[in-house]
This record gives sequence, structure tokens and C-alpha cells, in this order.
Amino acid sequence: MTKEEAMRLLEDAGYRHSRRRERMVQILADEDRYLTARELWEKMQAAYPELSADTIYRNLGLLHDMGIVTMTEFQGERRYRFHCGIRDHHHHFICLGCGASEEVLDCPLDHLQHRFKDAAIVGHRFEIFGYCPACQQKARDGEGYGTALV
Amino acid sequence: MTKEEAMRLLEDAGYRHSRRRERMVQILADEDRYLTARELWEKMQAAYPELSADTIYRNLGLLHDMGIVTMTEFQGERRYRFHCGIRDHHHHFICLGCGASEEVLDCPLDHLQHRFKDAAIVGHRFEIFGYCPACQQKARDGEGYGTALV
DNA sequence: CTCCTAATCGGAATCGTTCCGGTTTTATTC
DNA sequence: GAATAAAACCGGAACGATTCCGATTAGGAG
Repeated sequence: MTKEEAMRLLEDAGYRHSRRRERMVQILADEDRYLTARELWEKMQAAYPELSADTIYRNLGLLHDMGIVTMTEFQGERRYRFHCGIRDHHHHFICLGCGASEEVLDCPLDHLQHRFKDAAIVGHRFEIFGYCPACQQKARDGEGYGTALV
Repeated sequence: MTKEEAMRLLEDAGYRHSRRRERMVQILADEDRYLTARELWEKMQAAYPELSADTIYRNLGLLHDMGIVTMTEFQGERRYRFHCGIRDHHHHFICLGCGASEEVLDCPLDHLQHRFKDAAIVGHRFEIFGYCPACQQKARDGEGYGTALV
């Protein structure tokens, strides 16, 4: 997915082309990692110092509904990242320090579908949490990791 | 894990034997499914109508730290369940309707450790979400599922 | 029973998120 | 380009989960 494709999806669905929304998509595309609403809001400050939190949440919800971003939640917060370039279904290693992620193409559910004949499966998640090399280095230099919640 | 084993773990670690805590463990053991803090609090009302929310959260945190309960979070809330009888590491199918869960013994991380030589892995989660037969029936009888968030 | 302190209470504070009435921006039509 | 309708946004209040804190209660050692 590119920013242009994302904006196109929104336009085709009848949503207006708003500058704030475009900037949000731009940031999400550039950062290419999981961001909290707050992080995104802070990055928007430069261009829109008056930006309302409502705008962030409303648009993140929309982008999620449109399949432009993927969402996960841990450590009490929801986190969003621009949908990876990879078209196929996949999972992630996620750095708890910076939100960077690495794709894991295997989907464990593939081997397990047969186990749940009577249950109605509506979703699943498989995530590996840890610290990327850069954040490990940062921890060695500084005061160490925070408490791992997972 | 049984309630007795759990209380023993707490005692051995130097924690006092409090009646509220014991009742919490009892409920978690009996329910044998994922509960939110609120659900647990409601179930405690019968015995302790004056119970403070702080007591629920403080003890859930303690039980989690002691490995007596496992925690996951989805739909904006943390959910806790008594640690399954199975000793070995495993994962869950979780019913979004009632929190019931079914064990999945395969761990997808087993086949993937070699992929993350430079990352420091501190945890992972693999969960399958859906509706158990009983909740599917309830949905057919009633007003249907809520929106699935996963 | 007495004493010490862990455990609890209750009520305020915090934090992420949502809601709402009023205002601004975008797209359309003239 | 002006007029118009609706989407998008703002600011601030509201909400729900969770945490914090000073005062009180209760477990258990002596």
C-alpha cells in the first residue's frame, strides 16, 4: 500500500480529501511502524498545532475500517501501522521500544482450522514481542528496558 | 493449578492469607475462563458488597506476577483467567461472547526462533477469537453478535 | 491480647477514548 | 468566483478502565 493508493481508496469510498487526513496517512506511511494515537498526534503538531484528539481517533478508526492500517493493542493502548506492502496475510514481530515490526509470513492458523469445526472463528492474532537491535543498544546506553508486559 | 496450589504459592512468597484474595482465586478457578476486572468485581459483590476496585486490580496484578493467572487484552480491556491445568506452554481459542477458552497446544514460535537471532524476544501471543457453540446459539436466539473487533 | 504491617477502603486522579454542539473546510452547482 | 450542503474538525466535557493515596482494618507473630 502506498499513500496514493490509500487516498484513492478513501476517495472511491466517497470520503472527502481532507488535508489533515492526508497528512496522517503520510506520517503513517513514512514511519512504517506501530504508532499510538498520542505519537501520531505529536507528529501532527508540527503541521497542525491545534489538532483535536477527536480527529486522530476518528480518522484512525476510519483508516482501520478501510483496511488502510492494521491495529493491535498491548500495554493498555491501541497501536496502528500502515498496512504492509505485502499483500498476503501475515503476522509481526513487534519491538516494544519503538514499534518497529518485522513480517512473519507463516500463519499458525493454517494448520489449525480443522480443530475448530464447531466454533465460529472471527479473527486471530499472532505477535512476537521483543526489542530490535537499535532499542537493545539504546537500553545498554541508557537506563534499561521498562517492565515487559507480555 | 488448583486454588490450593495458588494459595500455597502466595503463602510461600510471604503474602498474607486474605479472605478476599482467597475468594478471588476461588472464583477465577471455578469460572475457568477469561474475566474482566469488572466481571470479577461483580461476582465478588455477593460476599463483599463493599469491595474496593483497588483490591480487584491490586490482586489481579499480584496473581499475574505470581503466574497464577494469565492475562490478555482485547476490546480495550484486560482479561484474566486462572492458569490452565496444563503445565506446558500453550495458547488459546477465546470466545468473544463469554471468555471461554480452549487450549491450543502448538506454539507457532517453536518453528520461528531461528528467524530472530538479533532481536531480544521477551514474549509472544497467539490467540484465536470466535464464538463457542453456546454463544452462537445465544446469538441466534437474541439480537446477534456485537461487532467483532479482531 | 498487643503490636506491626500487609491488605483494604473510598474517593480522587490519570489516561486512553468517545461524544457533542458549534465552526470550518471541502466539493458541487451556479 | 459566490452560494450551498455536508463532511470534517474543534474544544471541551464525558466516559470507562486503571492507578494512586491517605486513612482504616485485619492477619498473624510474639
